[in-house]
Amino acid sequence: MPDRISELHAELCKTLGSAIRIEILNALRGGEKTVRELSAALRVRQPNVSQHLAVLRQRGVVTTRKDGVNIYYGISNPKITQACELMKQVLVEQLKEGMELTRLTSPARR
Amino acid sequence: MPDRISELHAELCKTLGSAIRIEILNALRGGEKTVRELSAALRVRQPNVSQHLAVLRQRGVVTTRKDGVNIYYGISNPKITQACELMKQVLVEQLKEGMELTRLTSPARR
DNA sequence: AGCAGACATTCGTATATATGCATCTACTTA
DNA sequence: TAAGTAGATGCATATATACGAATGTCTGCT
Repeated sequence: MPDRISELHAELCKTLGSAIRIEILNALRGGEKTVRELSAALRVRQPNVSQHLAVLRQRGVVTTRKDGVNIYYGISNPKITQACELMKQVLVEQLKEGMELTRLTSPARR
Repeated sequence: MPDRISELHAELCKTLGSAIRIEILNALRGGEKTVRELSAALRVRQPNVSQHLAVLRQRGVVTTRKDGVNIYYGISNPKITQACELMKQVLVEQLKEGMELTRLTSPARR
């Protein structure tokens, strides 16, 4: 019986639970970018990028700014970047410990 | 065309993308707990808790320690907690800015 | 050995998510 | 106002995830 905060928290995490969206965020660390630029940089079709951006937007992870014909997307809160950075560190540490192997063999018993 | 690191990163995020799992992690901040304790604390059926724990285990988010009949679960890396804390802060800031409303009306144009 | 308690796993079903393709809309500029 | 371009949306399908109910597996005790 999860409470509201946990649900929002989970939604936020779920929002980051896509490799493409992670790469979008990584790309946006260097500053605002348009959909085209992202599409080109990640080599992902434009409608697909658009949809992922829509998800990120809905959760308030990215913001939009119109400039002429283009729409520039940016990261809404630097803490998002920080959180991602921490998680990446966790990953790195796991890899160092050879978790890559353990991942497949760890069901606690049997 | 997402790379391997981004995929692992996304998997880690996806792992946190469940309200129940978030609450499990919150509960584990106070120290190790058994499946029963978690099941009781969250008011979620045991097999369900077990499944979520299995997911967390696979991704190396939690660790297990057997003690007699019980299996104690704990958070494997304090950085996980830190990352969660950051994300919760993002949530709080969003709520303060009235994002709760904007979430429903933000499709950038139309 | 047999039983009971603590976890794990399997299966079926309901629901969500991702993607490609085609299409549509809204600006901007000529 | 017509054209062109950036971006969004709808639809269909494939795939993944969540949960309940039932069942399986250890382990410790008597």
